Amino acid sequence: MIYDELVARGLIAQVTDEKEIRELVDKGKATFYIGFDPTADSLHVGHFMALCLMKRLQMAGNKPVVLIGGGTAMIGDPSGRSDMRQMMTTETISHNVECFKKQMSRFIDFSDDKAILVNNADWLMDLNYVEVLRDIGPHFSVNRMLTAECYKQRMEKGLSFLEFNYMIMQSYDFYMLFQKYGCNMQFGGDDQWSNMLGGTELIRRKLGKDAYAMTINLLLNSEGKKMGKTQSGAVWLDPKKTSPYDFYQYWRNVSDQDVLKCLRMLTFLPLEQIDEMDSWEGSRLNEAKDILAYELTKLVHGEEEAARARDASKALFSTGSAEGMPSVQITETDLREGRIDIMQLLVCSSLASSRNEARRAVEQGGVSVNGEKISDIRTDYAPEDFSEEFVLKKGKKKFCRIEYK
RNA sequence: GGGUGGUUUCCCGAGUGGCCAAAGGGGACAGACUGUAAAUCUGCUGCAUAAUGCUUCGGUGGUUCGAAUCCACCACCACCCA
Repeated sequence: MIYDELVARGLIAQVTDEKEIRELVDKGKATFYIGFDPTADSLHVGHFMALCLMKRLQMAGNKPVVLIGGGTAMIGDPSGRSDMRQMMTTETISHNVECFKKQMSRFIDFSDDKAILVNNADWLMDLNYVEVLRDIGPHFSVNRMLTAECYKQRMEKGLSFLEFNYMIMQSYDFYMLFQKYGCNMQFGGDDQWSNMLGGTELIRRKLGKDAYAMTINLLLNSEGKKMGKTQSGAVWLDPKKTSPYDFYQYWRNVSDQDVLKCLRMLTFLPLEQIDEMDSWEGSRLNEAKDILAYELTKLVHGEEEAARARDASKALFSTGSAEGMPSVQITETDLREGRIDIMQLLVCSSLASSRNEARRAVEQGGVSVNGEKISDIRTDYAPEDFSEEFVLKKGKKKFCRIEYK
C-alpha cells in the first residue's frame, strides 16, 4: 500500500501516530496539507519532492491541500536557520504566489475539487492581535517552544519575537484548515517537525480532536548537505531560471552514493526496477544517473525537453558538439576593433564572471574552442570565425555555442 | 535603560599605524588521475592589465607623509545586568 511504499522509498522521517496515519492514507481518507512559503518566484527541487509526495498521495485517493504561505512569508520561518530572513514586500510575495500557483498545477490535479489551493494570507492578515493572544496564546508554552529543536541554531545568534511567532502562525494554519476543510494531516520537511506538532497540539487543545503530522526526509547528499543547490543558487523548476539542460546535468552529475536514494525519493519508477539498479556497480551507475536525470527532467519539463536535454548531453560528451547545447549570441557591440578575444568570449557566455577569471581558466589550460585547447590569452576572433560552428568549452563540463548576431 | 564585546574579501577566521588585496581553513574554479562519480595530488581564488595600476576590511567624518588598524559620531549584532 501507499504508506509502505513511502517508507520503502525512504521518504518518511517522523510521524505522530504511525498506525492511524497508515490507516488514513492507505484508505485514501486523508485530507492533508503541505505549506509552501513563497520566498522566491519559482519552486525549486526541495518543493519538488513535496509535490511528488502530494501526487503520490493524491493517486492513492487522498485529497491534497496546497497551502501557500502568503501570510507566513511575511514573518519568515527561522527553523534551522542561522540568520534572519530578509523581509519581503507584499508585492514580491503576491507575485511569488502567482508563480507558485502556475507551476504547481503541472503536478497536482486541481480539477473537480480533487485538490485545493489556499493562501493563508486570507485568514492571517485580518487577525486581531488581542483576540489571537487570548484565543491561541494560552495554549503555547514559551518554555517548551524555546527548547524546540528548530530554534536551536537561532538561540546562538539571536531570535526576534517576529520569527518566534512563525510556529504559532503555522499552528494556526493547521487549526484553520482542520475546521474549514476537514484537513486532518500535515506533511512537511523534517525541519518543520516542531512547527507541525504545534498545530496538532493546538487542535487537540482547542477542539479536542486528533490531527496528524508526518515529515519527509530532507533530500541530503552523502555529505549531509541539502541537495538542489549549486554554486549559483538553487536548482529551479522554472526553465527560465534553470534550463532543462542544466537541470538534466545537475542530476546526471550526482555522486554514486546518492543516485539510488534520489531515484527512490524523487522518481515514480517502480521500486522493483530501482532495486535492480542497486546491484549495478562502477561505471554502470552512469546508466542509473542517466535514468534519474531523464526521469526528473521529464517530470518537470516534459518528455520532449527531457529527450532534448539527454540528446544534447550525450552528443556533447561523446563527440563534443551538438544541437541543443546552451548557446549565446554575440553582437557587434561585444567586439573591440572588429575582434573579440577569448576572455571576452568566456565572459559573454557566462562561463566566467570576469576577465580575470577567464584569464585564469585559460592560463590553467581549461579552455578550448572546437576541441582545441587555447593556451594564449591573447587569442582573438573575427566575426567570420563564428559562421562555422563555434563551441567554447571551459573545464570538463561547461560548454557553450557561440553565434554571431 | 546600564555595561561589555563585536562588525574583515563567498563562508569561517587572523590581522591593532607602513613589509596588506590582507595569514590559515572551508568552499568554488582549473589541471592530473577517472566513469560527466568519489578519494587524492597540484594550481588558483577583488577588478582591470603585457607590465605598472585601481577599488576593498559595517557607515560617515577626522588625525597622520601613510589607516583594516588611532579618534569621533552613527547603524547593526551578541552577551551580562535591569
